[in-house]
Amino acid sequence: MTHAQLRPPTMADVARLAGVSHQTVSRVLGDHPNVRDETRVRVLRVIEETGYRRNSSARALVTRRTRTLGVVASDTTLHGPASTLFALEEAARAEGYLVSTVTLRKLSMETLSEALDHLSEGGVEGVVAIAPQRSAVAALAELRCPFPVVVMGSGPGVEIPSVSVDQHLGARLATGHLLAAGHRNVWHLAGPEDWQEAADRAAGWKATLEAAGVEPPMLLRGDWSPLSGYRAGQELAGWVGRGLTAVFVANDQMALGVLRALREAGVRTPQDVAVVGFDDIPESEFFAPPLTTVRQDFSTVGRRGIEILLELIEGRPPATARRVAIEPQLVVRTSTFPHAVQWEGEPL
Amino acid sequence: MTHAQLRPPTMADVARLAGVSHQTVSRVLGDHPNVRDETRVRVLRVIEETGYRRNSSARALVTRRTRTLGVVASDTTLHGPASTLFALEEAARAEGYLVSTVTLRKLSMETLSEALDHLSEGGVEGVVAIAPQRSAVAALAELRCPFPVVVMGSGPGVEIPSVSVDQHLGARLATGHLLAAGHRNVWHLAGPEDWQEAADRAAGWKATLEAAGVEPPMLLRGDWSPLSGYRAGQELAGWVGRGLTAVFVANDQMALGVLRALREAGVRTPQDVAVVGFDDIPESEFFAPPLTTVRQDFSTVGRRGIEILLELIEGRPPATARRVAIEPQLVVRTSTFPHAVQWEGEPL
DNA sequence: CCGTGATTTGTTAGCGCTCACAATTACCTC
DNA sequence: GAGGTAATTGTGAGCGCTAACAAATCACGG
Repeated sequence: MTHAQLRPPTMADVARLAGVSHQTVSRVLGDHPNVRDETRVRVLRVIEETGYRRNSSARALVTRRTRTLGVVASDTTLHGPASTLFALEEAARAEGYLVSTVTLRKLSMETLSEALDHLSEGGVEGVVAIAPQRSAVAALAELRCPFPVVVMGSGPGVEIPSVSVDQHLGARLATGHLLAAGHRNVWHLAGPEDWQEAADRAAGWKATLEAAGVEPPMLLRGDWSPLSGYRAGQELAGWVGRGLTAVFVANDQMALGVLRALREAGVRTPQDVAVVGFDDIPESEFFAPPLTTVRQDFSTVGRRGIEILLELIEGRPPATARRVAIEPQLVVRTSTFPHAVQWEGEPL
Repeated sequence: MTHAQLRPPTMADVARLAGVSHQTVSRVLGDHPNVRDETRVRVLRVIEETGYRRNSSARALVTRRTRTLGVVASDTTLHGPASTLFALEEAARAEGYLVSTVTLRKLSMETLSEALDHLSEGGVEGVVAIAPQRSAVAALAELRCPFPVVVMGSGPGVEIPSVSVDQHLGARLATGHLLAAGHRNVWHLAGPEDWQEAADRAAGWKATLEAAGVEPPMLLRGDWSPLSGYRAGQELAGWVGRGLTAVFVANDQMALGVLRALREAGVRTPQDVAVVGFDDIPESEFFAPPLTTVRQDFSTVGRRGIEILLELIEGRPPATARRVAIEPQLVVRTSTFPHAVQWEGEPL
């Protein structure tokens, strides 16, 4: 815990103590091959003794590489963003990059611009934006940055490189699962209009129903929170007995609210109404009843995002497409399938 | 999206274009008072036109200030760490600092040391460690860093500055609440042994019972996960009718598992067994039944942490103690108090 | 219109490091 | 041991910026 207040040793100090030139020290540190073993050992010993550490600013100045990436995110306490962030950092660190994060309470042109400025001041070489709102992506596209930017979770239509889970597919899996289980129709509680993921999930739901020749019923909207799910659930409860037997909820938190509302209204899940969520948060398996949901592989999303960003930064040729969609996976539990005790995998 | 591949403009470029010396540009950027308005405007226009940005490395090199803080954390997908991280970053940004994060899968002497190295390479001026495990704090105390370190969530006994929520108090609130509701005894499902928070909560629980002249029953242990709560819940269900009427669970996720296990065993909550959790995650309010729990103010924890770290970095005199405990708050819901909303059954 | 002090601007010298190149040394072969 | 090559080490410059100081400019009373 001691941290010397006096100026830390420089490379020149180490060089003097080891009886070599500063360049030799630099070579040792840089794993340069042409250094005599004896010299290397001597230098390393002095480094060890003095606790010397290269000055990152000086290094960055001359190499023009800070080896730092930026991440802009919001709602980092939610499972999706938090998981993505984690994967992002881990992948970046594996490549020797440091990750600096800016977490916004709300994404707007202004806050985004400030965030990018802040990161830019910090010398990041590139930025990953966890920007699920369409408006945020649009803003991002307008902003001019001196570094490459990759978006996580954007939809089509923007020319920024992006990585996301195939929400449309996820919604088809969920809706298809309910239809296959014999439900004549499936209702949908969607996320906020501005969210690309919400739009994609709603579109996937609609497409599946239409492909099955079913007229999609009224679409409800929430804001991802359990409370909004609870409110929507109360409304849904009113439709039980009038054709409502299955609901696809756009995320697990809202599904939790729906479950509570249905329970309070005396509606049994899954006997009266089957419910599917989206995300597979760690809690879902223990909901009442355990929730059938769609699992997203955030870790792959994060890794691919860093991969693309580094290609952009280092000017490497793209190994794969600059617009990647990861496949989600249906997890069947009791909320749609009473006989599923705790079992994951195969759709019915 | 454009990011020039050619070398970005330097201060000298701007100076030339504005017909002044680079130092004048520096003064404009540094808000130095002694610059003629006319000159300032001219310089600013050129900056605007060229899109010039100061080189952070060069600045850091000469000022010896990177204005970057590091955070080491693990389990960032959990509510507590995620919230703390968020608060930390927000507070740091308000002070003009950038935050670089390293997220560890597991905290050990080795991984911690690597993390600090990585941050050090990145030039951080100080580090906040979200290290709830005692072993991690111990390791941290051993590691020598060239910068100050503040720990979030450590307990007593270590000489590193720390900020945490008063877990002991939280546990007393929870346990006391159950006793006050008429329960003769309270069982406890604790967190992992190595976690300071788990130890503090268990100690608070024990102290409250002993103060009430009650012999604390067997203590169960989980790993914070809903699954471990579920398993413990199955065991607890076996004690119903043999004196078990109330359980204090060390976090909400495990409480969720307990609730499910009790439900599956035909035990009603709260009529047969009352349950209290800890954390107040956003989902708790919608559990079946809504969970009484203890809310922690992570945002304050984060702000105070940054405050202390900056005092240490900037050599300011401490405005407050270097060992801060924030007060938690009891949130009463249906899982202990049937009349809270619409839960029928006789009162305890 | 000069002197005085305040304001505004320019000049110089590093910060600590890596790169390019020069200089030195070691190692062969004949 | 000379000559050549390869391995090892040293030297100088400069990355882009700020701090300290020097120089120039201005305002204005006498």
